Amino acid sequence: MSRKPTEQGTGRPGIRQVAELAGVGIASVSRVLSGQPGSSTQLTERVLEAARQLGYAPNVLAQSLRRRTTQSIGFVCADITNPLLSSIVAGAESALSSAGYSVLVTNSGGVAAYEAERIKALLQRQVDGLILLPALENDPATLAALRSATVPIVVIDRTMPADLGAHGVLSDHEAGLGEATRHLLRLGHRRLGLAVGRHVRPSRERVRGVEAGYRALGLEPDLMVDSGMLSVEHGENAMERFLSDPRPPTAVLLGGIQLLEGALRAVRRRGLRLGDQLSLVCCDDSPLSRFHDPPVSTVHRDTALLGRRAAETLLAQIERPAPSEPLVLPTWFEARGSCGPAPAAAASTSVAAPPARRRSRKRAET
Amino acid sequence: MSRKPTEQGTGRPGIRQVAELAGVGIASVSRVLSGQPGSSTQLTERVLEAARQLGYAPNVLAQSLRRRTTQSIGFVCADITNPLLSSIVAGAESALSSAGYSVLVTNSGGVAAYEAERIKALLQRQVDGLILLPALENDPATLAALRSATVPIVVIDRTMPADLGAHGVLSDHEAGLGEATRHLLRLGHRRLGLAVGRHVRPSRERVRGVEAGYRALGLEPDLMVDSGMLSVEHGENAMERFLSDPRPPTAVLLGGIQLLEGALRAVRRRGLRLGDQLSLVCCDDSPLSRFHDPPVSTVHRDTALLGRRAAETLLAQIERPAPSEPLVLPTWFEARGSCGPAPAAAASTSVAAPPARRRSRKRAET
DNA sequence: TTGAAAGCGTTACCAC
DNA sequence: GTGGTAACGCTTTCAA
Repeated sequence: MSRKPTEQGTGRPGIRQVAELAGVGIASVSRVLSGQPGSSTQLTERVLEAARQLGYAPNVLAQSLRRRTTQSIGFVCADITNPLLSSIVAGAESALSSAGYSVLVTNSGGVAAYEAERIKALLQRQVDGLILLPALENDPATLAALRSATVPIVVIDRTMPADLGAHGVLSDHEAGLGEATRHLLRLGHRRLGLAVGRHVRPSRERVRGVEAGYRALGLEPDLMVDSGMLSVEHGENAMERFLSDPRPPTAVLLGGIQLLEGALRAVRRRGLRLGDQLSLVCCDDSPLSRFHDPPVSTVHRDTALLGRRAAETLLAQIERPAPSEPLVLPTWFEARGSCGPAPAAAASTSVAAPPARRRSRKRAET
Repeated sequence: MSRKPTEQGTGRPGIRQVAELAGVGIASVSRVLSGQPGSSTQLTERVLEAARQLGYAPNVLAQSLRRRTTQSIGFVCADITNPLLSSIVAGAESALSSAGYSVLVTNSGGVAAYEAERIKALLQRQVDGLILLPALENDPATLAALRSATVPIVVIDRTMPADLGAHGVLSDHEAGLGEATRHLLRLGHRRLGLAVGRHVRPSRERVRGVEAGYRALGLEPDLMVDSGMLSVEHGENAMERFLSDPRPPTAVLLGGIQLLEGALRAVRRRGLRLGDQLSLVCCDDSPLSRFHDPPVSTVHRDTALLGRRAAETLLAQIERPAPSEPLVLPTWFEARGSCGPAPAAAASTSVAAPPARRRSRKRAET
């Protein structure tokens, strides 16, 4: 050894320091510490002891550069602030970090331009995979960024162009809304309002679910759809629009929890009693839905599971890439007090009345 | 060139490919692409063109290894699922990624053992700094992990041992609870209930705030404190405990949004009318608080700002480490319908009555 | 102004 | 079994 390369004055100890202290070769240290077989117990122990003594921790950056895998994945999310999304993120993070992966989270705030940038940045950081919960399904910049990826991609609740080769983990929104719709129809409602987002799979599915619900009971859909940006304001506006229609729906379905507060505001302003004068269903549960008086009927799903499945799908694809069918997770309807018989219609249709619900509010005071 | 090292069959182009295509040295490519001055326009253009043509994107891993900075930070959070925390994360993420940093988020789920592990993992990934929102303030494993860090640490809303050298970004919980308390006292309440978490700064501060509120009006604190794990169940149990006390408080303060749903459950079960028979204040706003009937009085704070300030503090410390005073952000009280005059007490004390609130519910029906 | 070469801290291939 | 040593893909002296 004619020349010591790195004197490593301060700074954390490197693998060389360990090797030196243990009096072994640097390669042996690497072998022992990364748990590869084929080292004598002798050597193994000396290395371990030296590492412990120096408080050595490997530099993952260098490992990743060499091993060509970073054990990290990127999670691109439109809005972590949304409790639904954050629970998806949490579900995924938990599964991923149990598997030894780190998660790089980026919050695009729904701005498509950012989204593409963040995706590129993650790719340059050499993430081993990507989980996406994008605002849009067809933003050209985002798609371009994704196309340049060579790592597996899992998309949650979105349908991206097939040529991306992305793997899907989806919620079966159609089923839940079908259930909800049939419930409402059996209560005698005939005209429904539905507020949804724009240009994303869940919105399309929800519309289809409601229409399917009508057809399942042999009825022709009589549906007002309002699509917007899924905000509190959107909720309020949509509800206003529904209620001021010449032929207003007697029941409204909200395709997103962000709509609830605004919608309730409009309902309250009009002094309408939910479950009586107007029935309401909201997609995804929340404390507000559970605790509102009356509680708001809900189309449920397990969001943490959605995140976990996305993580598992990604890990499987990282391990062994292969084409895959989208994974579809269930959605189910829970009737609560916000749904009641249609106001003026005493079940005059041929459809069977629903099993009597436990509510029995005096409907006086109107 | 006697030997071509990397033939780079497939895989993404490296800096060498760019250099070769541009017919320049590898160092020049580096210089041009990282925007260093001192390259002829000639060369610059050829490099840029070649890079564009190959779709070259630098490998951040290699850059980081060489530059000894990863432009990434770690965010350790007890529970992203909590809307408050997720909005803090979002605030920080936004500031950090604008500054070109990536954020590694880990969700400890409040399990201290995980927390320490995740911190170590982040450190091995050579993050340039750490933002912490830990479950506990004094977990030995977590502290040990943190002590081994050589990068700046910012702690949000926690007081960690001083020898850590961590920088603090805090909320002034004491002020908000003082305000709330004075409001309640002026309404004639004399005995208050306070539910808080365990062993964390916000809880201590909240207790102090309430006590200070009493003293500010020349009163001796008459306070029931219930500390627990800040869950829905905790909220329910605490409220039950308060209400079944031989001398029950006439107003309750909840030190955390997670408590609200449970507390309201207990209130409803007892058939108590908020703002009449019982007054209620909750720390941090939520749709449920805003939309409850009556709306729940709230101690507000700007959580996104908290995250942003944490990020800014960290960036400043990364840039130029220096001792710092904790940054304290404001908290303020908003009275809503859930607070009313103390039931049996007709302001018989010397304290001035509050400015009449606009509520005027008929308090019959009891 | 430009380029060769020496690392950054690892891993993995080869000889010994 | 063990230990050189050549990469991994980049940045940064240092000479030219």
